[in-house]
Amino acid sequence: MKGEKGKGVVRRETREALKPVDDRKVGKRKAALKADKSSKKGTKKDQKAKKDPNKPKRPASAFFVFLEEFRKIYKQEHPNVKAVSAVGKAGGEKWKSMSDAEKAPYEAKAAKRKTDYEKQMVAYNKKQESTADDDDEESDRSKSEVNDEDEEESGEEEEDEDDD
DNA sequence: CAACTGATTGTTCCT
DNA sequence: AGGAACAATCAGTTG
Repeated sequence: MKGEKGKGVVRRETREALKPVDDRKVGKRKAALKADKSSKKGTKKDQKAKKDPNKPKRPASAFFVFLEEFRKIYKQEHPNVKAVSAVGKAGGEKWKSMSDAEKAPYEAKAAKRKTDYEKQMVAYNKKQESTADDDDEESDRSKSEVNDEDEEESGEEEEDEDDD
């Protein structure tokens, strides 16, 4: 009884499409892009429709960073609860309850992830440079040129939380 | 067996 | 400039 949605696959239609973004229920999308886990190649049936295994995933927002930690704690207090929605709701509620100061550390981490994501995108672009589907490989943000392979950020972990 | 679902908000991407 | 889609999670459920 739960999954009889049928409907389109997971397109934006699921998002209720039009309609103020007030009603949460973003709907459901995504999902059709795993293909790994159990068997690397597994059935290897989608060789043609292969997606971008190298495509970097979007950087987790401050909320997600907070959720990652929140989830861990939530499980400790609710080891029986296995509903992802439960943590989501609880986390969302708490998140709104937090002040900017509390979110600051999470935002900072999220910001770092974003920077990393940009780098990953560049590397990904280089890989895709061969696969120019569109007529013009010179897309828009493709111009973002970066040193080929020189600047190797050794480790820029700048976490300064001393006094407390 | 594998893909999809729920639920949260934020960020990123495309039009 | 705004809307649409996806980011983690995890077990359950459907095809």
